[in-house]
Amino acid sequence: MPEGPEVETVRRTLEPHLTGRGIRSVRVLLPRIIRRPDPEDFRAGLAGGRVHGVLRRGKYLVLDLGERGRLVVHLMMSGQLVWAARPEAAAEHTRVVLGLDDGSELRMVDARTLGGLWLLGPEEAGPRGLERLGADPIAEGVDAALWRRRFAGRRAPIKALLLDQAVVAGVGNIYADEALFAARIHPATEAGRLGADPIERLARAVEDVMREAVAHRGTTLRSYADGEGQPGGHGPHLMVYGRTGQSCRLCGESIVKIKVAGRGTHLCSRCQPSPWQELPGAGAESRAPGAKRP
DNA sequence: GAGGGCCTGAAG
DNA sequence: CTTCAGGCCCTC
Repeated sequence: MPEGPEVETVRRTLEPHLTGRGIRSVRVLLPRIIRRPDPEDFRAGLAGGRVHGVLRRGKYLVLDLGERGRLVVHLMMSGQLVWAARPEAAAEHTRVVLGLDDGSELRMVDARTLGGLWLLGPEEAGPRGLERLGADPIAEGVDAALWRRRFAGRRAPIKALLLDQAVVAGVGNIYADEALFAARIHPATEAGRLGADPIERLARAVEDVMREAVAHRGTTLRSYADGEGQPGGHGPHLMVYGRTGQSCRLCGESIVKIKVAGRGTHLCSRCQPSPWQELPGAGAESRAPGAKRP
């Protein structure tokens, strides 16, 4: 579910409630969602700790526990982290509950159970994905010159690279499609064939799309809610994602959905023409992706 | 680089 | 019933 803008919204809504709070109790209702250490050590190591700050790295949330280390949470497709002033009747799909020293509680809720939690010591490395994150467009922006060097020679579709968290941190399926639309680039374009100009447009588009989504507190399609249980307001601003069959807001063409890099992919075929169809003197057949070079 | 697996729920 | 879903990881 949540991409960078949604996780950032969760971070912002949790920060005032959690900062400075002591963790009084830890209940683990689904042990296999605890990735490290084993659930009993997790519980014992977390209880009695204190939250010094709430950080985000890409799509990971990080509770800084001071000398006790940090609690890392990944929400994956369907996870939520929700704070409540008073313990509430166990919401469905609640997996972990932290009781805080002001009587409030923090619940990790996850219908599909794909999410994960790691309790790390102060010097302990986190999961691989966390240690290999690329630049964060929300926090730092994107370096187009770096992208140009990284994309050179790559035959992967540009969308696959946008979804690679080691290339850009926090971009997911929604904002990859939205950024490619804003940059007028077909998602299946081989990354190595993009010129300096389109790459610059794409870098700016990723920053703009992600920051605008944060300003609207994220996109709620199904289950996403922020740290106070509120849905995001960016949905009505989406240009292509989830708009299959509707007309392009810029040119009126019907939005189509295809599969790229194994993911459902939305685009406007007029605003984002296929690069191989535009090649002069080459039929679409002979230059289609996967076709052998003449 | 593509494809499948992980899980569950919702939609077609 | 089948297919699909805001993600990531592992295998061919």
